[in-house]
Amino acid sequence: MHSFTEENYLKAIYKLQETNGEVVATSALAQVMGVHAPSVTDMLKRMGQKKLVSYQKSKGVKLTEKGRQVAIGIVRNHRLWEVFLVEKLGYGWDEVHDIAEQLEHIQGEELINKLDAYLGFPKTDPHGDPIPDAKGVLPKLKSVLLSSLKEGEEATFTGVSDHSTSFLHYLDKAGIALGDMLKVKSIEQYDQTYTLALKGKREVTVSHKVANSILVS
Amino acid sequence: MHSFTEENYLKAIYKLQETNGEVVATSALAQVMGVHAPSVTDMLKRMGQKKLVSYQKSKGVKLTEKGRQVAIGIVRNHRLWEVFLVEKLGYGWDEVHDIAEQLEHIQGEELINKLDAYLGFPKTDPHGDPIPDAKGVLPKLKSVLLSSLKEGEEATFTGVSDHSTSFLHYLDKAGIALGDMLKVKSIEQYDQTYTLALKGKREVTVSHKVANSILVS
DNA sequence: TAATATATTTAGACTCATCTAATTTAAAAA
DNA sequence: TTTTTAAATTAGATGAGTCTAAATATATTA
Repeated sequence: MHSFTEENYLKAIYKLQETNGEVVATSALAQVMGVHAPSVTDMLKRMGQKKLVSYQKSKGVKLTEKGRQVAIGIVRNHRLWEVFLVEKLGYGWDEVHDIAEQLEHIQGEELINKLDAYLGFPKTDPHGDPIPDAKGVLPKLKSVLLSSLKEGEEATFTGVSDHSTSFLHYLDKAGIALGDMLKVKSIEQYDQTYTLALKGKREVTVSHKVANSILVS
Repeated sequence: MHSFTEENYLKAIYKLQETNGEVVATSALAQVMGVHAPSVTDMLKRMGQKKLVSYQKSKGVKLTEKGRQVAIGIVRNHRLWEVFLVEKLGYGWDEVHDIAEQLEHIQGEELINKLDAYLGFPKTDPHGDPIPDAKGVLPKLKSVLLSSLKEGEEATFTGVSDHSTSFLHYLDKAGIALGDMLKVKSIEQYDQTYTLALKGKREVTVSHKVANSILVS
């Protein structure tokens, strides 16, 4: 139906729209796609003709409704396959991204719905990101950054805002896992370092950078 | 590593070598790949330079050892994913080919080995075709055609030589499933029609064409 | 507002995998 | 062995997705 390249552009535009606002710049897209700007211009022209995006010369690009549907489908595929890799094949949450980048392009509505059922209709992927349902509806999770909590407050670790392997590794090493209850014991005024109490009374001290990459609710 | 197209050519050459002998003709390849002959000539030149095939102008092609390894890897992927689709997702054996054609190109040795382990290291796919192991060794199954059996002989249904959806459908409808014990009750001399006794004393009569597409051992 | 810096697009070229039309090579038949 | 037929290759073109270098818009700052 659509080429892998088109799908990857759609996904990238979708994500940039989520984080950086409605209109996406050529250069931003070039950066995340790992290509040079003129390639993006060319691609956007082609995708504009196919009504996947609405593109105005030198004004940036937005997804059309059609493009948005495709993008959400890719996100759904990606996240469900990640669940499969972790839950069924025993991969770590830090190892599944690249494989899911391939699997997300496998076509077939029935396939992904069967996979969804097989996995028990999970609501989130191994990083806590929400999985769109078969109709493309994305469950809104109302999580906040750990760094927004005050001393004494308590919450459940539900997701990460930094998906890098190195950060996920760090969390593994620090023994902080998705679903853990975290209580803010103290916040160091000088450098915004957070001391957390985890299950079993274990205490961990994390930097502000880390507190800024942890989502809780 | 290799493009999907290259992988599909390698698989096609591999299968043609299995059935039609060592050297594969441009036209045969064009036919199974669904492209025109000049496209094949071009592709074989490129693949020859990459040492995936040994190609001699107007003399046909053979796989190199390197090409053969890649081809067997694809076959391994294809068949393991078929097992997954049938055993885990509940697909029918007649529905999985096209999806597996996509999944077979997913890269990652670790992935396919983990999938293999998850499935319990199956020896055959849902059609009874042998699955190469992690080292690329294909278990030799010594099966024969049902049509080679004589009256009174008995054997287990272990595979099909016709993989078409329509044939698989026919077998489903006739209630003949992989693993069934089949006994040749009688063979009609006039038109080589086979009357078979299945488990539970059920009798089924099948044409010579069907007897020629069923493998037993 | 004018000058400068940055972002974007045009122009022209490359690779991969394909096509059609024309030509050449190999095989089969006379 | 010559002729005819079939198979394979060359030649030239196309579309997708990319590139570099040059030109043009847009934004920023003086």
